[in-house]
Amino acid sequence: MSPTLEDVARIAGVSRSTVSRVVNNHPSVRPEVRERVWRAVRESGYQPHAVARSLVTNRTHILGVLIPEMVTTLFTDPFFPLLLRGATEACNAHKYHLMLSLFNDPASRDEMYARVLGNGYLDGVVVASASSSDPLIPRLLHDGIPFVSVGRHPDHRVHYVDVDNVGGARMAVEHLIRLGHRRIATITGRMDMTAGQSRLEGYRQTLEAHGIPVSPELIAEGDFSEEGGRIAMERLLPARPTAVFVASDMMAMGAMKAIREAGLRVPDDIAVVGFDDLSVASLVEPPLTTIRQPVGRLGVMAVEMLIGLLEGTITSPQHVVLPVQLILRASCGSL
Amino acid sequence: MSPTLEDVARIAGVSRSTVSRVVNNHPSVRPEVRERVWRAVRESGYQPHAVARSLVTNRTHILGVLIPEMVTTLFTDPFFPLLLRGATEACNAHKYHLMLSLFNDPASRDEMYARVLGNGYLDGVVVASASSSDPLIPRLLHDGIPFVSVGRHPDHRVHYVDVDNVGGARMAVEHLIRLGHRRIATITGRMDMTAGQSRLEGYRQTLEAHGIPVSPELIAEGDFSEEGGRIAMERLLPARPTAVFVASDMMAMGAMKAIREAGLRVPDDIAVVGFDDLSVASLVEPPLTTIRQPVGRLGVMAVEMLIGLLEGTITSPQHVVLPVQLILRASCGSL
DNA sequence: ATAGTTTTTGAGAGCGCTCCCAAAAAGCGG
DNA sequence: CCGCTTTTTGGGAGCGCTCTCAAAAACTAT
Repeated sequence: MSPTLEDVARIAGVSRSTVSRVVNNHPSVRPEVRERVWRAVRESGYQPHAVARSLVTNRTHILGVLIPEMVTTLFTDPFFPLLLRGATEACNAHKYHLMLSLFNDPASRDEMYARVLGNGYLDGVVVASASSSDPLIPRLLHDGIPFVSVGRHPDHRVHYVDVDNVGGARMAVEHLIRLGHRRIATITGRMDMTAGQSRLEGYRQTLEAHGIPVSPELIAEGDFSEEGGRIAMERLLPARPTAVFVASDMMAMGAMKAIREAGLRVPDDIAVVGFDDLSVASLVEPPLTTIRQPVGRLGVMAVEMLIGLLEGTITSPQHVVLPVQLILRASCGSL
Repeated sequence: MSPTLEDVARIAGVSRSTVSRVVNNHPSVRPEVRERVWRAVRESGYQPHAVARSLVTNRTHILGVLIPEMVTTLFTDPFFPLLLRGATEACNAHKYHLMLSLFNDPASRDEMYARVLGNGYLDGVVVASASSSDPLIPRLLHDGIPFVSVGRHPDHRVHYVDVDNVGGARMAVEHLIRLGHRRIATITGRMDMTAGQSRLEGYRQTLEAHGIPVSPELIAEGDFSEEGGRIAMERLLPARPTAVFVASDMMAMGAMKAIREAGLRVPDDIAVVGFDDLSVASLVEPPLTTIRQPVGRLGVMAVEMLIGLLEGTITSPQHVVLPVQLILRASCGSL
């Protein structure tokens, strides 16, 4: 068995309490004793037993990342990987651990919730809930569990980090207008997701700001999938847009396919701008102009905000919106 | 505070021990008492305190997934996401939790190792170590930590799951030979990764099996990146291959770009087969023929093997190799 | 009904740690 | 060198649970 405090104490010739104090950097230990204890710690290879410690401190230093079911299908797109990576790095940096929970089975949600959140393993959670109607957030709020949402949430008590979806859409459409386009269509994301809503909102705002009427025939709802993008584009073609702002790169792939299949060319006949900057965006022909989001930062910020919450350095509700970036490539016709 | 065993005991009018027995399904409790206790549990909303339980049972039901640094850069490719997804699902199914650790900073590896593995939070780990020279596995072996490796490992004591890289490469090259190709080049992966080694091995074996000489001028080493694939292809072009087996889809993207830039056409001048079946494979022009791996299954199997190890149902070293699948698309010229 | 057997129950210890409190040691002024 | 304050140290309790063991209760057979 691995050595305990008591073992170290025996080696150093002091009491359990003193070793505890040394290990936790409490001030009142004579330097000479402190040194002796550290030697004993090294000699015995002592590592504090986190579980025992947690039992008394009521803190595990484990943070949960909850990903509700509907989005796990999107797991192949790099959003969650990058988010996780950022979150993990932030955890490492602050000496926290990260527990990953995918709420994949809707049937067992309640059981999952109880198992993940009720057993005392988690100090707090980061919720990557794409859907604005997800019941998870109200529940966390009700249960008083410290959490940070990745993605804007209407309830002002919710701490969240998000990317500037409205601003990104605005940049994209603004760019198309600058290139002289007036008949600008859009393929929206899922309208039950805040990202979908915001990106449409940005599209609307920009047209209005330029006095261009927002026409329903130039708006088609997609579902963030390639297939959805293709179908939406087919519905838009009769309206003869000269440009289209697609709310995700995946859908943009489908849209470009539909455009090609209709015998039209990108960007000559229809300019295309996407959103996300997936790796595929730079790999296709023509390379896709798109909006890049700082997804890794999002993960870092979420974790740091959560830690701030847990350690009491943050008290009032925090709402952080990170800037996005227009990546110019050939598909918009500006190159 | 949430109710404890003692609270439930008081409500049910029995002792702490009896409640413990009921909650843990120990047999010797009178049915009538058992019922009364369950009622008290429901009434109080009791949830066992996992940390307290762990302290005495010495089991946390938390499994770690360790991803060593060098591969975190590859985190944007869907391998790790899919692996994680499979692993998480298997954990859910067996009522385990999953802790994610990226060993991203080489400098702090030792500190990370101690922090993640030494504190008693983990019952065992799944190691996704792509590199065969990674010091992590010998260390886990030495420390006697239960673990399963994702990816073959030379030490026979290591339990592992892997996809059939050799077989996949063989299927790819076999297919090209069947299409009449004789001058078949290959772009290898990183040769310090077992996947890279095995895929080259499969290439070699197949050529030899068909009596085709393995020529060094038809072999170029890549690094699994798009750029690496492009450079490797440029080096291969002077040897005038009619087909190329590329050890990853990402490199295949680069290779196709190099082929295009040389004024040649895929598949007419050079047939291309990739490996991985990334989503981009089906999105490019021409769509890429490739080898699909059951990555999700890999995650599931790894976790289940680890749980088997922990619960004593598995004792002898297990080596599982999952079959892969040839996905025919246009880039090999067979469509 | 009684003694013996089996089943069910409760009390106690202890997992490894932190934290409080009181005792011991050290420092200090006269 | 003594009484004082201040610092340092050790012992005890307790976090919520499991598990052993012995006592109590419930049966069984006579």
